[in-house]
This record gives sequence, C-alpha cells and structure tokens, in this order.
Amino acid sequence: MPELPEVETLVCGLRPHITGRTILSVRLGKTDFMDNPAEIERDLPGCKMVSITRHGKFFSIALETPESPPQRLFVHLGMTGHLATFAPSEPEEKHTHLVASLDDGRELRYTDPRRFGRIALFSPTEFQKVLASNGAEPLDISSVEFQRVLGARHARIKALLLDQHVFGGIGNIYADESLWRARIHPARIAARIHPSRLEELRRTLQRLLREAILLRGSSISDYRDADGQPGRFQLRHRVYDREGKPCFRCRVAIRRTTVAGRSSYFCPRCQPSPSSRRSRRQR
DNA sequence: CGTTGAACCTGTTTGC
DNA sequence: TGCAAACAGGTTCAAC
Repeated sequence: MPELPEVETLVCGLRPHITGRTILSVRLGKTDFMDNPAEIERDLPGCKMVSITRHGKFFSIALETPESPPQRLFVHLGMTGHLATFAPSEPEEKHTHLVASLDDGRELRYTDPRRFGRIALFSPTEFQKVLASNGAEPLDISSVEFQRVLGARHARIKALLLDQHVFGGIGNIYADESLWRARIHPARIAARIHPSRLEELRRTLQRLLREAILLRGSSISDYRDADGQPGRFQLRHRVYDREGKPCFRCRVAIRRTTVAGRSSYFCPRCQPSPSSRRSRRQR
C-alpha cells in the first residue's frame, strides 16, 4: 500500500539507522522480485550506505566501496514490502527475503508477503533511466506544470493521478481522498475540468500529502514505519473504504465504483459524475 | 492515445 | 464450522 507519505515516513525513519553503515554480509530468501539477485548477493557486502532518498513511491540507497564504482540499491515496496533494522536476536518475520548484517551489529531486513515489491542494484546510468521514467513530484509541483501535464489529457483524472509516469507517489488512497476534497468525480476527463478546479485539486493534494506525512502515513492493515509503529492518517480518511457511509460534507451515502481498474470511492452529490454533468448542461 | 482484464503472490474478510 | 469468492496500499502487458 505504501504511497508517497508512507514511503517518506519509512525513509526518514530508516535514515539515521543506515547512513554511514557498511554492509558486512547478505542473505537472500525468495528472489523472484529482484532484478539481479546474484549481483546483490555478490556486490552488497563491503558497501557503505551513504544516503537514502525517496523518489515518488520508491527509494534508493547510494552505495560506495573503496575500489568499485558507486551503485544504487533501488527499493519499491509494492503492496506489502517493508524495510527495517533489527537486533540479530529478534526473531525473523515470515516472508523475510533479504537480510543484510551491518557493521554496528544490527540487521537490515526486507520483508514482503506478496512480493509485489522490487529490489535491484543499479549503476548510476541505469538508475538515471528509472528515475527519468518516474513522473513529477506532486508535493512541490507548480501550478503551471500541473496544468501542463493534465490539461490536455483525454483520460480519466483518477487514471492520470495513479499513473506513475505523470506523478510519482500517488496511489489509490490519496487519489480518492484528494478528488473528494476537490469535489471532482474520479471518471471526469482531465481536459474537461476547469483550470480553477484543477488548481484546487493541486492545492488540496499537496495539503493532504503534507498532513499525511505529519501523521506518519495511513495504516490500513499491515503498514508500519521503520520503528514498527502504525501511521495515523487513516483516521482522517473521508471517502476511502467508506462505501455506504455518510459523506462527511452532505451525509449522502458514499458509493464505490471501478475506475482505472481500482476500487474508487466518491460522494455522488459532491462529486457529480461526468454523465450527470452532461445532462444537466443540456437542460 | 485510451481502456479493460488478467497476471504476478499471500493473507484476510465476507457470504452462503 | 467450512469453503469459496472477493478483496487488498502496486505494476505490467496484451488485446482492443
């Protein structure tokens, strides 16, 4: 589930525990979600973790060794991925697929029950390619840029919000929550949304993401931060997973539909559907 | 350019 | 209780 706020929370929590640490040895479990497990096993030992950075929904750890060229460990958590440090004495969780022993005596462990995540060791060039295919950072995108990437698109607004080539970091929860707050139906065609409403969407989205980061993300079932704590933003959800419950603004029952292949929650009164807007205009 | 549905995997919840 | 279906924060690919 991890979307931008959850990944940001995890990365900030991880940073003090891993920067400056050197990896002594690596043990792998299932590797079908890794691009190059053999290289990871061979090259990671001896590497010093210099920095950790979030990029949309994924993050990367910059690695250095005295002899070989710098590399980057790419990590995408998928739906159920998690990375944290533990004392070696702590029992290993089920579905632990990577364990790295560190020079401070602790272990960095990656767990992922569904294995929808992705781990890869990239050269700077390869990593640049991955970065380039990722869309704009929604947290600080400008009004002009937001308009440029959405204004001419004839796709549904929710499909575009979820498209990681357009924005990096928005997932199903924050897409629905931002659309409810901006009163836009998820199936509206982006190019037909008035620029002033798109601007409202941008502002509300940025406010939402910042607030979610302050509350350390949304924990639906298994998301936890680097210290094992759940987030609290799920308490602020207004539509996500609220089918049949009253809208926080108008009390009308929240509906669920499928847009872009994903469950989409919306208020039928506050977020009028494209077809009902069309018939209203004809009258 | 777009959309849809299936696939990848495990676990939990819901309904009969 | 038991079992099957539906569903889950994600991405990718083929087919239309």
